[in-house]
Amino acid sequence: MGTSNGGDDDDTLCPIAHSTGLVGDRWSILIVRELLMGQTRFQDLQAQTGATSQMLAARLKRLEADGLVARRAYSQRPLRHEYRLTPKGVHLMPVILALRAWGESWCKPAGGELAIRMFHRACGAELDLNGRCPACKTLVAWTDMQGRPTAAYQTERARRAAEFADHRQKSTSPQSESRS
Amino acid sequence: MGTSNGGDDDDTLCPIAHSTGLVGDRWSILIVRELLMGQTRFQDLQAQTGATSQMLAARLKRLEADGLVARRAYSQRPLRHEYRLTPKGVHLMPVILALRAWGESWCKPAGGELAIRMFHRACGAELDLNGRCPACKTLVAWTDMQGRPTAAYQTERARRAAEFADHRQKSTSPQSESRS
DNA sequence: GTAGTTGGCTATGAAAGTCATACCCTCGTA
DNA sequence: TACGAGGGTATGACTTTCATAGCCAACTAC
Repeated sequence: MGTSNGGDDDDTLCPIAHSTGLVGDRWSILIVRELLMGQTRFQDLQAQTGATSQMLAARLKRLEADGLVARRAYSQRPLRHEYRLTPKGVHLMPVILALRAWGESWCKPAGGELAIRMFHRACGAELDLNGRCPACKTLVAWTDMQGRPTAAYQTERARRAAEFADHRQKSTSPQSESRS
Repeated sequence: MGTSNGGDDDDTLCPIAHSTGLVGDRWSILIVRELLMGQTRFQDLQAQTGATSQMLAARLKRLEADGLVARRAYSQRPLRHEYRLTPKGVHLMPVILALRAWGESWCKPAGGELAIRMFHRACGAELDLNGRCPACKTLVAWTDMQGRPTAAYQTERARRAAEFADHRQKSTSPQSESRS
């Protein structure tokens, strides 16, 4: 109970060792990203992260055990669950924003397009990657920001969802639409 | 060759997928933490992160290939190297700071002591976990902060270094100083 | 001048994690 | 009655990581 991973990070004062014990892997981070973007369903998480269903199930289980994610039934009769971040999970936003800024600044193919544009809730101006508002001349706290995906990124996500649906369909009906 | 990991993250606009492709694992993050704290030597990195020598060697190799770390000989005749962050690596500071803030806020055993205290370079006041200066009433950029480890954390690190040295000694000289 | 020591790794098998693929169960509905 | 959607689990191959051991090239102490 409580933390459920192997790392015995309780014998250190270092907060980073503690953090990475809970979200120190690629899949957890991508899942948190999706949840922060508002996805709540297993399928959508799977489609957008690219994780296998096992990985996703295992990580969600761990994130739930660690108190970052809450699972709730959104339908009783066909029993279906949705996944949402708890406050503890939501407060990972600054980590995600920092990874975003770094990724946009140092990992993109050069002059590439942003995936998400961030705006200052107070004045509506678009923020730079450091979270600075050019209008107000201040650093903006993450709670005062609002993000909006660019058209290109929305397209990419829609494509991913469609491909995933396709893929699923193919595996359930082995023999069919391979017609020229 | 630039990026050397398996993840084919080049087909997405998402900067977080790119970032986690390079630093999306526990060991890389802990290594970057140590390098940011000023450690440069293999042994020290190993002692403070707790990684095995293979893991450390492999990760340093990958971090170097990805341009986050530069390896330089600090001695020619006994050929010895030191590891330092490149600008690309140094700019992961905000990620580390965000993980720190989250870890201190949500993962510590309750009312625990900080590992590092952060100060505003401009006025010397101690910052809160969100990077806000109580004196200046502003958010402070990471470039304007200075960290200082607390006594307890320094002690912990010294202990870890000593234990690691011990451990090494024992494995090279199997029979000796087991004296009370 | 040789026996240990120090720093920085490699080698080896066992253990754990991850993957692709397949399958399952419960409903709703056509 | 039979899809098909949603949310998973089961299986066996493949890959990564681990603990432990060893290696090599300077030095340094005797």
